[in-house]
Amino acid sequence: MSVRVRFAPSPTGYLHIGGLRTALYNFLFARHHGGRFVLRIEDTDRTRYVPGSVEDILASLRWAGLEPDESPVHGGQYGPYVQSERTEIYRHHAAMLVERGMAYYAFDTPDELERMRQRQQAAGIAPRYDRSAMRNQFTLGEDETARLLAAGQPATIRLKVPLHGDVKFHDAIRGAIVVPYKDIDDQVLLKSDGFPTYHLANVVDDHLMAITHVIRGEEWLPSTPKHVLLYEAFGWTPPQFAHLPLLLNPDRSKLSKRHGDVAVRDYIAKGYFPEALVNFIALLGWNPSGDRELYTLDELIEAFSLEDVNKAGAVFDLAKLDWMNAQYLHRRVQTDLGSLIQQLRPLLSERGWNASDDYIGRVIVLVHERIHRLPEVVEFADYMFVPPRYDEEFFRTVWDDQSETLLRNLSSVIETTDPFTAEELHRRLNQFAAEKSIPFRRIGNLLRLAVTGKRVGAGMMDTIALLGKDETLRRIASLLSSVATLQGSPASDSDVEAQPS
RNA sequence: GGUCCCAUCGACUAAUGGUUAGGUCACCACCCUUUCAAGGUGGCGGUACGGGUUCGAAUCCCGUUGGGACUACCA
Repeated sequence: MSVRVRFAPSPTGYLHIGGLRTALYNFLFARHHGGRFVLRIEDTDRTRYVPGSVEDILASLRWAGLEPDESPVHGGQYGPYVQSERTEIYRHHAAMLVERGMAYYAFDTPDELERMRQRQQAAGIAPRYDRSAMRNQFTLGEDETARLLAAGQPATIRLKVPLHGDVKFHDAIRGAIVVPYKDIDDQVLLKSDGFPTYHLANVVDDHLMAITHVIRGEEWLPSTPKHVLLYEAFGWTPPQFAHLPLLLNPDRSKLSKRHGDVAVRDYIAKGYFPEALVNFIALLGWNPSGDRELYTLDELIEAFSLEDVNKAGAVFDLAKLDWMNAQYLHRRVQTDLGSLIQQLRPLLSERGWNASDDYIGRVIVLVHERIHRLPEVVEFADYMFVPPRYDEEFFRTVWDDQSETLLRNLSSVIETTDPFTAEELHRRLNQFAAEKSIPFRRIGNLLRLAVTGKRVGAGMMDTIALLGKDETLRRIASLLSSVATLQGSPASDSDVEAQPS
């Protein structure tokens, strides 16, 4: 039987980073085995539906390179792939279970159920549906049940869990799992609004869509016994289960918004590369060797195996993601500078900065080893596009009595440098430093102040060469005419604009 | 509270009974150097604890402790 797996998110908001990893493992497993990767939308809770979610899920998967083979938009022979369009199927199957005596009608109101739980809590017992004391098919009898149904009384259908015995199943990651029936609740399968719960819809769809492997988050492990029971009640063979370890916050709780961005959309917006994010999350909970970090999607497919998936949760460490993204940035600069230029230009335009593709490309090359994400260019190298703002603290540490004279001399050296290349600049300035017995460090810092305004930046000679002779001389002159202002506001935190020359 | 799952450096992980417990990120130091990075070299740092089984345990078993998930007519 050929492999068929599914990713089945609820459209309750943006695709979550944990959801992306679940989708990724499903995708890798499918591709590794030459199987099919199905996207199914589980929208059975109408109250939690968020418009736009499906579009975001699809767009995020596509961005990551995880295109489904079957989905609401890709179609397929097992559709529809949206659960709200399948309600008749679930109603039919729930009724089938009632007929077989594997499920039953219940008429309890939310208030009655709440009181039941309070009683149980007070008595110190686990809150569970009390089949023998509530209003249902068993306590009311067949005639009364039929009468209430005919009268249109709101009713749910609950799973009739056996009183004695155990459910056993095998998890590809966790091995054999055994749970006594007595610990399993009589789960609602069909809600009084006629919609199924997750448990019913999920099992019915996985069977009808010929899913062979259910690869999902560990949060589903506790309800898997119910699902197995459902397969048995229908007389179906359950799929293989594989429950993935959770993605964790730094405090080891389930990954959530409280500690930072969790939507894939946020990472796209911050300029992370899809191959970096995919590479990173692939290695959160799975590892083929332990001595290698960088994998292409094809290499991940080739190496992927459920046997190598870990059991313990994995903390999402942003610092390592940044490192990995930087690795991919270095690579892209070498192999595909054009795409980086295209990606960066809109961010520059937003600020009203315009430059040629060639110039943008050179700036990226100049600073790429100092940043992790491409959009950081905008903050890091703003001075490559607009006049510098002087960092006053840097000014105070660099500036002294002789700086003005020195700067004027440097201006002459730069003016007469030809060709205007980083190498020639370095040669001339070095020579100048030697002649005047000035540490090269002082020259570098002074020029850095004039040209960039700040302490940190790319190589000074390369920066000046790219900026050009005219602009460099202009900036030196600007600093010279700003000195009075800078010295006049010693306690101020704000940066000082370069003076127009 | 109940049920289930989990447990190797701060983080991600390798080692499927025999290694001085390996790699990556982070951190520290040094080299390189005009700043900051990148790169290179080195370092710090771990098998939660206690019992077994075995010639030999990170690895198998039991217990303890700790963490997590679940416990809805949400998924």
